[in-house]
Amino acid sequence: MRRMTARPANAHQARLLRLLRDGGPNSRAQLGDQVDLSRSKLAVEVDRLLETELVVADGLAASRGGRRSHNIRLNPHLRFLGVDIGATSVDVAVTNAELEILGHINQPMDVREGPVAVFEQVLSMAAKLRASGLAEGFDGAGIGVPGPVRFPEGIPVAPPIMPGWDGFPVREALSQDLGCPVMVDNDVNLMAMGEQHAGVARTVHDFLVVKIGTGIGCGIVVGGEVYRGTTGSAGDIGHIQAVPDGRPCACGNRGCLEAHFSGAALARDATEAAEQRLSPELASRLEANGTLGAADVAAAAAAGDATALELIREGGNRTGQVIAGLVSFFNPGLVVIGGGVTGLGHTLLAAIRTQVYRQSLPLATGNLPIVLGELGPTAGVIGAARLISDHLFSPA
Amino acid sequence: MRRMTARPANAHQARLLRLLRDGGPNSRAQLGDQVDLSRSKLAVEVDRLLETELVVADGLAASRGGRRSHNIRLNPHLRFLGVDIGATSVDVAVTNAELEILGHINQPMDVREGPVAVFEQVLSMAAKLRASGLAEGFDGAGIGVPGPVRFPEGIPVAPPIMPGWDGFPVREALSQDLGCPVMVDNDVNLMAMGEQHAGVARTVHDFLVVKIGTGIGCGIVVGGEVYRGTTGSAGDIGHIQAVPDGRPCACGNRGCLEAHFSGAALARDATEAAEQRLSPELASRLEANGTLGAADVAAAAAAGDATALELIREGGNRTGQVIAGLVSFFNPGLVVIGGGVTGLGHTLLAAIRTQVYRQSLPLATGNLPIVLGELGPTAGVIGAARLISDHLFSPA
DNA sequence: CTACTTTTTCCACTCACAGGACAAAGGCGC
DNA sequence: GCGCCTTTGTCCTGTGAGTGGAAAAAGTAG
Repeated sequence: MRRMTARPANAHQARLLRLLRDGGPNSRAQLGDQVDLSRSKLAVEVDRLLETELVVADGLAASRGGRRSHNIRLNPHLRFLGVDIGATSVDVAVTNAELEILGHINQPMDVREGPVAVFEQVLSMAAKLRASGLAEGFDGAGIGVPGPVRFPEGIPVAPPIMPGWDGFPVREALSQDLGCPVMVDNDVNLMAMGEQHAGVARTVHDFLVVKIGTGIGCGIVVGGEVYRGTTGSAGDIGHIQAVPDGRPCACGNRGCLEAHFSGAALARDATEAAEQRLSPELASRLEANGTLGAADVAAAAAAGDATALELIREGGNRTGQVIAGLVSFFNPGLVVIGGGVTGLGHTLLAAIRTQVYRQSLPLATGNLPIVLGELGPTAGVIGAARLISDHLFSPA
Repeated sequence: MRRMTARPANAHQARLLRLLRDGGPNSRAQLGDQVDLSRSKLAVEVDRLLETELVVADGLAASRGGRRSHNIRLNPHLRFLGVDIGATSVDVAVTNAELEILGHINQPMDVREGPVAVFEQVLSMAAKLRASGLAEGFDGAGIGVPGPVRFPEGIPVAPPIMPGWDGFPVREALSQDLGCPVMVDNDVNLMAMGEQHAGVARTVHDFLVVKIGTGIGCGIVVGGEVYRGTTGSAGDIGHIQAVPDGRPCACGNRGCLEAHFSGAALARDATEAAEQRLSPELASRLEANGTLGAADVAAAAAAGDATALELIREGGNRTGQVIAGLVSFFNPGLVVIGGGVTGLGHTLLAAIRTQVYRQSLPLATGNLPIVLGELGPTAGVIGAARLISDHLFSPA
């Protein structure tokens, strides 16, 4: 179970590895078309990569009319682990070097139990995936946590919803436990990287990803790179004031967006509406399950329940108002909406769009798509795999 | 009056030119300490730069104990023109290659008269500076305009306060008239570059510059580079909603920040207060001048006028609220306040700070200075010179 | 089988660059 | 003033990256 520890020796090799990751198997000639290197130089670098076993030869490429060429591909035995820790559940997935998901487990969990308990669970999930024959070991792992991270060290800093994680050396600890390189980032940033790699944001360089889950966060991509801010807390839009003198928020202020719309706020509002008998649909669901969540509201709305629709619409308006401000400020080329509440679907999206298109200036909104994420719950783990592969596929 | 048309031939030369621009004259040895090149290579590149006359030898350097060395400096005959077009006035300045201002003229002007009239005035101002012996000609010019710009082409796009400029080929036209390379950018971006080059933001990589003049705009610097957004309208924060259902704004919406606080809004509020006899101080000033501006409010506030102070405080609160949102989102390392209202000074700053520190989370505000710009009205022209020098001091 | 492509390998040549040797020019202690 | 040390500037050669042409290898189309 020895793993590949080799790293690209120079920028050319790193470039080639990324091309193979993003474009799949390629012949030497096809690679040559993309990298602006002489054939000889390219051949040398490919040979060196073959020596390190980071890439392997893999059959014949499709003929383009002349001599048939051999394909080069990333070593099919390479395995990355993607971990996406949410507030109430955790996703663990195994990918190959092309970041295709080979296996994916989701389990409920509570971050507030602290890093030790959570990582115990994560490690057992990883072991389960390994046991099922998907991987003999991992060449790298990306971890997403629901809070700000000091990125270079991979350490959460002052995370509001996960006390007990503050200062815990996630990167180092997991690197020990897994025996492979580890990178840690905010879950929203990973979602952005996921949508950038395999989702709706493949061709855009500057975009925002708004994740509405238990809380609300925003991933910022500038020039194709995730922007994390000075202290790693960029994108923390949940506590932007959406309603002057609005509801009290856990952060101590009033009217925070997150207090008015988020998975948690929505669940509370729905329960309240059900208890007050404003919505028969929600009331019956509350009775059936004992608790209500975003999914229940989505179902009620789909059934035409007026109260549920109104909740979604109002939340969408609030969110849209905040996003409108961000659009004016940031002038992105795309806004992606994702997270647990994606199930609310078009009603939510329509409300957000209405606000943004109404409030921001035409120059910024003129050609601005606002869309739902394409990858759903896999965005995070794909982003995590992408994170560690970016790290490993860069010059040592 | 032949000008230097040479450009650095490679990245090393560009690097050296920028070092000399930012650090002033240096000996070969001192340059060597900063660039990580072998002495031989460095000597070759310096010699080539000397050949092109972009740099010149300039006397002996201070002794560091051994053989005394000759200083190298940027050609002292190089001249850049910095032009900062505001809504109601225009600044034109001449700098040397080290971006030191050699001469500076400010004149009132109205952008709404259109590009042809404005540039006529700008050209005559430039001619005046040249006639005074400060320059024989210009090696490059940077132009700032108060609206969004399609940066690569140097063309204003859909600028709200300067109709008639939409699509006018500023860069090309001025390049013809001046006979030198020209770059065009938003005035706020130039202010940010100015403060970055010679002001408070010298050591920060990610920061915001909020310019409160006739309107309100924001310069965004990410990783030391100005961020302009997908369509060049990034930083357009004047039309973010600050007051739900607030005052009507020229843009068609209600409650825009700019409608509630800006040079124009402040002048209107002050005039109103004076006419309603709420403030004797402002009333007497109105009577004396026939009109009121930010400077009058500043003076009244300095004299202890309660109404003026209240206007400033309320404007600062509104601005601070919007900035608080931007700080949560962007997590900058510094916020600079500048523009015409800087004269309102500490009262304004205190109001803004209060709001930001109250509303944004500690992780983002913990070590976040919010300060006034250091350069005042010269920030724009220095930024303009910096813009064109960055362009010229990059590999051809 | 022939003519033409495309792919791959081989090889000679260029060029950027590093770094050592050495010369030039100064400071400093004696 | 004199030797010794330090710093600066110049020269020169070796090395390794990279280019591009030629030719070989392995196909396809007619």
